[in-house]
Amino acid sequence: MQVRPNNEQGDASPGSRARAEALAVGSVEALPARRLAQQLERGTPLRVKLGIDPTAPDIHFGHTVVLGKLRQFQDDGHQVVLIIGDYTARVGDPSGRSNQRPMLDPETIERNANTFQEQAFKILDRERTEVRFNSEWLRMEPENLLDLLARATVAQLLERDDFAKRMKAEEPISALELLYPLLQGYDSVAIDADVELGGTDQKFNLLFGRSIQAAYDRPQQSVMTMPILPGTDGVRRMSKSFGNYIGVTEPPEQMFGKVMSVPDANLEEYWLLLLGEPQPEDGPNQSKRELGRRLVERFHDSAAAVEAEEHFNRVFVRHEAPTDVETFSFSQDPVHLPAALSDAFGISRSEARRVLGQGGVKREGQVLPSEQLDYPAAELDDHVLQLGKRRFMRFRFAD
RNA sequence: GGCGGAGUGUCCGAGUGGUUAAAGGAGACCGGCUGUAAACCGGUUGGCUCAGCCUACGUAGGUUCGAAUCCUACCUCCGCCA
Repeated sequence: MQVRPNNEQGDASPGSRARAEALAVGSVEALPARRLAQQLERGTPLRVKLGIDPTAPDIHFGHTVVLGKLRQFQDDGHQVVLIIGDYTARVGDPSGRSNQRPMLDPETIERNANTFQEQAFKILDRERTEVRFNSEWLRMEPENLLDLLARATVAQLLERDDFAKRMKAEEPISALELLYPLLQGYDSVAIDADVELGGTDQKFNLLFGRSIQAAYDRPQQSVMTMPILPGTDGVRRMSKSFGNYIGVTEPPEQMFGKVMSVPDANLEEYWLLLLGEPQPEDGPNQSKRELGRRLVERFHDSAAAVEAEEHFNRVFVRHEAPTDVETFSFSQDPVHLPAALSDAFGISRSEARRVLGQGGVKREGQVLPSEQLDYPAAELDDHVLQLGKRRFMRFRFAD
């Protein structure tokens, strides 16, 4: 592991150092120190790696922090290698929990990988992106896999802080999880990575990749960690499984609305991580609105941004129905309201009754009484029913 | 292979024969206040043909007037020893 095929010592020119510094803006760490400047000294484009397991199809704002940094590398003339972890996803990455995730079938992975790529290109430059699937090299002969396993020690793997904690807490660590860094590290060997990016939570894996590269007598990559974006709850990291994410393909109104629901305390972070600018000094409401507009603009367009804000004002400030309410057709007469609400909004009938009992159902802005459960069709036909604050549906009688 | 421990509602977690649809918390939802922020206040939170009924405490059986609680088998997970 002491092999140093390329000289890690040596000085970089001031120019390279300046460029390395510029590339590191906004990152948490760039390791080892000065390594990136040295790599830049070569004068040839670097191969910058990002690995993603396509367990969910959607890219959310959390991903865009790292993707934005990749884009910066591209704009500087470097080559991005996007690795889709189709192999690792198929095996079923157990990361974190004791309950193993259901294995994903190949079709789902394929589909996720495709939509994921498409969405990634909303940020990345397609021309300077090489997309690779890691099954290409990880689906290897057992002898080769064993050879890979022989190149790392258990002690190295257990160094990981996270594992130590979980051992102590008597939480399970699957063997696969333990080996995961090896597989990820091998990705770096396979694609000759010069730089690997990831969130701060990836620090161990990224650095482990360096060890693996060295074990294969390859030049070692440098690593750069990016801050983790908190979710809309302001507490946990943004993640699909926590339901606190904003997806890059969400419709403008929804995107804007979710941005508005981010706690004030996280605004500064959102500005820096998503726009790369400090939050303006014009009050939380204003700067949050601007953040929302700019993000909608980025992922849709400026007209959509204006409309999204108008929608927000209409529905949540003035408490009016949105302009484009979906239509729900019903054919019963009289209508049993709990049943209709259940069908229209996808909730259970019991829940519909409860909400109704709490004054949470309105017809054209008027609260419907909880006692009345049945209505003549004519009294609902062509009326907008509202469930809670944000769910609307236009009822239409169709026989 | 041996020994020990555990599986409860969306999640965490109490409950060891009887007002238990199951304490408490988190989350979520509704209402109030408001900037769809936070904080705060009140309410709800299995389903249904809803003053009643049905289904629920890993799975399948059994004991009992009555079980999440006792018994048997099985499944899954964790730890210790080898």
